[in-house]
Formats: sequence, C-alpha cells, structure tokens
Amino acid sequence: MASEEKVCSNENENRNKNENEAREEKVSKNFIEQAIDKDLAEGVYDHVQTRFPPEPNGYLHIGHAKSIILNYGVAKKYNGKFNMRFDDTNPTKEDVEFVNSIKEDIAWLGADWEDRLFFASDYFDTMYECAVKLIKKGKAYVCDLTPDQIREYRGTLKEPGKNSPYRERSIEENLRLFEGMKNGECRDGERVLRAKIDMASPNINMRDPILYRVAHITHHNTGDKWCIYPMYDFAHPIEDAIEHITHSLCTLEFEDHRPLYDWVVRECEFENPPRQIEFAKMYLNNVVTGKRYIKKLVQDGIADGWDDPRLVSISGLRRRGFTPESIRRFVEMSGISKAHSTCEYAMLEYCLRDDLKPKANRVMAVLDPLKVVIDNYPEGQIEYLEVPNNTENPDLGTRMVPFSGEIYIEREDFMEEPVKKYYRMFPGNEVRLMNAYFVTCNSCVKDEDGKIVELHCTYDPASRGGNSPDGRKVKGTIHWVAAPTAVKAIWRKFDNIADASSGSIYDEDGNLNVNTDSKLEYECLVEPSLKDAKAFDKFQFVRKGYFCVDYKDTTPDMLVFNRIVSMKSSFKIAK
RNA sequence: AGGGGUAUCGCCAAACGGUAAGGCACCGGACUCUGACUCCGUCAUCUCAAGGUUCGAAUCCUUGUACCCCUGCCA
Repeated sequence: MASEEKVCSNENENRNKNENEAREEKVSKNFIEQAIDKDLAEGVYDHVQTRFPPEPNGYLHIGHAKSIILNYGVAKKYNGKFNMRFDDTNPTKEDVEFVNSIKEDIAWLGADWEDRLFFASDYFDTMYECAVKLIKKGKAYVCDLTPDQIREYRGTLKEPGKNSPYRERSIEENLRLFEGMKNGECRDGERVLRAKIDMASPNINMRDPILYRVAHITHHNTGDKWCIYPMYDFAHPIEDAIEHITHSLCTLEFEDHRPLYDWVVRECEFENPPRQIEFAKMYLNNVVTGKRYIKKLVQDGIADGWDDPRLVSISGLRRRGFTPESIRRFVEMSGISKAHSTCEYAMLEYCLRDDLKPKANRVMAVLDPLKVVIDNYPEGQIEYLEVPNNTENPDLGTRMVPFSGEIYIEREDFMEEPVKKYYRMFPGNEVRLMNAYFVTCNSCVKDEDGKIVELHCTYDPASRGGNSPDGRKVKGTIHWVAAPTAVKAIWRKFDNIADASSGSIYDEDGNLNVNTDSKLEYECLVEPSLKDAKAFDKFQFVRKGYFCVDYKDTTPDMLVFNRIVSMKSSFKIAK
C-alpha cells in the first residue's frame, strides 16, 4: 500500500479540502440539506445525526457509496454524527462474511463511524417491548392466517383488503399468543404479529402490515436467543429512534413506507421522532449496478469474485485502482435529487484521472513493443537520465531512467506510410524519445510475412535530455523503454463486462448480455523503476493511461497491472 | 378504489415569480517533452404538452402526456 500512503499526504489532503470548500461555495444545497436547514431553523431538531444501515447480505457497490457518502457528508457538514448500523433483522439472508467486507469498504471510502457501530439485532429486546406496548394499546394483534390467506385478505392495488378474522382478539389473548411466539410455541409461518391500522388504506403498506414473523434460525449476532424477528418496517424506525437519528435517508422505493415509519415512531411513543427523506439511487449507464445481477455474475463464474476489477462493487473498484477520493468526487458531482437518473461512466473516469493527475508517478511502459536499434549509439552503453516523476508536481521528485542503443517503442507509434497529421515515427521523420534524445528513423526490417519487426534509427547526441541546443523543434514525442533493463510485466485491458452493443445490457427477458472479451491480458515492457511496485500502487503510464498493481495476481517475479482508465485522446487516424 | 413519485442541454444538475448556474461528454482554437493536462471559445430564446393568471412564469393554476415505485412472513 506504499503509494496509497504516498498519494494521501497531508498536504494533498489539505489542498483537496480547500478545493472542496471552494467548490461548495458555488454549488447550491441539495434538497435534503435544504430540508435539514429548515428543520434546524424551525427547531424541529437541534442536531443532525445520520446513519448508513446496510443489511449484511452481500457486498457493497457504487450505489451504496452514494448513500454512504451522502449520509456521512451530511453529518460532517452539520457537525453531526454518523452511525454505522447493520440492519440484520432477517437471519435467513445474512452472514458475518458480509459484515466484515462492508466495514472494510466503508472505512476505505473514508466514512468514519468512530465508536458508533451498531446492530439492529442489539435492539431486539427494545423492539419486543415496543411490540408488547402496541398490543397493550390495541394497535397490534396476533394473526393466524396463512401466508396465502394474508395475501388474499390484503386486497389488490385497486381494491381494498378485508379484515383478518383474528383482528379483534383481546389484548390479553394477543399478549399471551405473542409471548408464545417468542417462546417457540409456533412453527415458522404459523403466526405473525400485525399492526392494526387500516385494511382499506389506498397505501398497501398500511393494510395491517406484519411486524414480527417466526423463524427458527440461528442469527449471526444473537444466536438462538430469538425465534421471532421484526420486519424492516417495524424495526427500522425503532432503530433510528433509539440512536436519535434525525434524518433517516433512504432510497425512493421507501416513499410509500414513510406513513408506516411515522406510525411506528408515533405509536411507540418515541420522543424527537426521526424524519425519513428519500432520494434517487445511483445508476451508471450501460454498467451492471444491480446487486442481483452482480451476484449472478459472481455465482456463474463470469466475474472473478466480488472484487473483479470489471465490477462496480466497492471492492472491485478498489482492485481496479479507483481511489476513495475519485469515488467521493464522482458522487458529489453527480448530485442528489429525486429524479431517476443514470450517470455516465465517463464522469467516473474523469474523477479518477483528475485525482491521480498530481499524485501518481508518470512512468514509461510499452504496452505493445516494437524493437528499435539506434545505429549510431555506442554499442553496449547504458546511460542514466534523470527524469521528473510528475511534471506537474515537483514534490514527487525525480528518478534515473536507463537509456541504451536498443529500445522498445509502442508499435502504434510507427507508420511506414504515415497518414496525414501523423507526427510520430515514420521514415525520415525526427521525433523525441521522451526525456532522452531526438531520433530519426532510417529503415524498418520486416519478417517473411511483411510484419515490421525492427526499426533502425540514428540519434542526435546533442539533444540529450530531449531538447536540441540549436532550438529545432519536433512535433512528436514518444515514450520508450531501454531493452537491456526492461522489465517484463502483464497488463490488463478491461471492457464493460456487459455487452451493450444492442443498445442495452439486458436482453428482452431481462437477462444480462455478457461481453466475453471484457478482460484481455497482454505482455508489456516497463522501465526498471517499477520492479519494486507493490499491490495497489498506481501509476500513469505516460500517454497510455492510469494503471494499478493487481493485488491478487501479481507474483514476486511478475507484475500484473490493471488499466484503470486510458488517457483521453483527440488523435484519430483519418479514414 | 387505487396510492406514492419524477419530468430543465447527449448525461447529471441549479434556479424557490424578476427574465435558464455549473460539471461531465462533445466540438473548435491556443499551448505543449504525454495528440494528456491547462487555457480560451461554441454548446437550452428555452424548462414534457396545451391552455390560463401576471407587467413578468421552469417556478402559480387547469387539463393532459410519459416514465418509475407499491399487492414478500425481503430490506
């Protein structure tokens, strides 16, 4: 993680902070911040407290990042607190494997919950008491209807439901039955506790929603203490109230649940009730963002685990080489609103390039090597040239790069018959080898198939360092690596794991179109300074893009680089 | 007997009755030891549509239209 530290110096952090502050002044507040301002001004709340409440049933992805950054950001902005809370009310889907990965991802993104790490399951006693309270108030009852019957009694979107025959049980009976449920006297599905609200409500969530169900399953946190578990709609408002959350931020599909959320908080008689506010989820255009689709790619073995660099899971983005700063910036740039929106992946790429631009060393790597012999260079000589690590950030220092009479350049940087406006290497054209010398190509050697295998050049010894004392200019500058000292490595080019060529990444049946060529591996030659690169180190391969050392597949004798993003390019070969 | 939401540039997104910010993308041009970066410039006479109120409307009213969410003992 050496470069992770390197790229996160205090100085950089301070600069980023200042940049953020400068940006914020110009940007108006989003609708959630406006609502908070209003609440604070009207004295509804005297502090701000938010939370991120994932269910530990999978890995986090870019969509969660939006929620994390929003919740954490809001708390920070208002000098409030941010809680981490696992919403683990359904043991059938949950696992500790996920709580660990989630914690790691959130910490990596930079959201700091300090000492406030909570589990909904830690509140099961309180929730049980709340349920008893509702029963005593005549606001909840035990229902013996089967799941099918409950569905039938619920009515439809356009027709009201009808009351359960168990709706008018006495408080005493409900109390006894509910305790029985708790004590394991019921089989799974046999009985539930329901809120007594309104079976004719146009909002289906208010048609006597289920509060507790029976499930004889070991819970990852509470073990076998409970065999009844609260439903989300009952548990969540209680969790928020217990933690004194002021603004409970969630996604749009919960809008319909808000009346129930408010009902629970009110009927359980919590003071300072939290306010639920909904915002739109984050989607990326032509990118697989749905949890279930990502899960399927992993299960089907199409993706190489949850951290496959082609995935927008947090761990995948991290492995690919995205930085927490770039993801935060991306989320902030995307904004918060209630309009359904899909952001473009290009914006994420911009954020990564922009973040790494002053932080990453700019080094030379030839991704598709073509040998070049410099005929007039002293045979066998190797000289070392001092080159800046980052021309825009002198603080990153310099390094010594070896040069010799045999080098490799990028195959695409030579054309025997150049197209117009081509100003790289071609016969008779003088170009600059970056940081080294001016060279002119004299001839090329081909194999029996006519493929170019070697170039012959002459160099101008007076142009050492990359400039000619006579002031003559060259139009092209290309990168290179010296043959005797070049280090062989692997680089990976990623494409969208989903095939969007049909205009959508999904087919008519809603299945994902898979792009089978989305991960390509090539051999490349890199300058020797990269030999000691560590997992997660990030570099700009000059003219080629930003690359990150893969932490899983790199071995002591073979570096594997993931291309995070390519450089932008306005060069197009005229057709 | 249905309810809840959302519509502003290719993509996000401001504007809160005073005459359409900004970012990404794109396209020009300058600069350049990265065809990158940076810098300049272009990019909505117009806000889903049609009416209305007003000196003035993206913002208010009316009527439509399109799309999303809701009938798990999931969250």
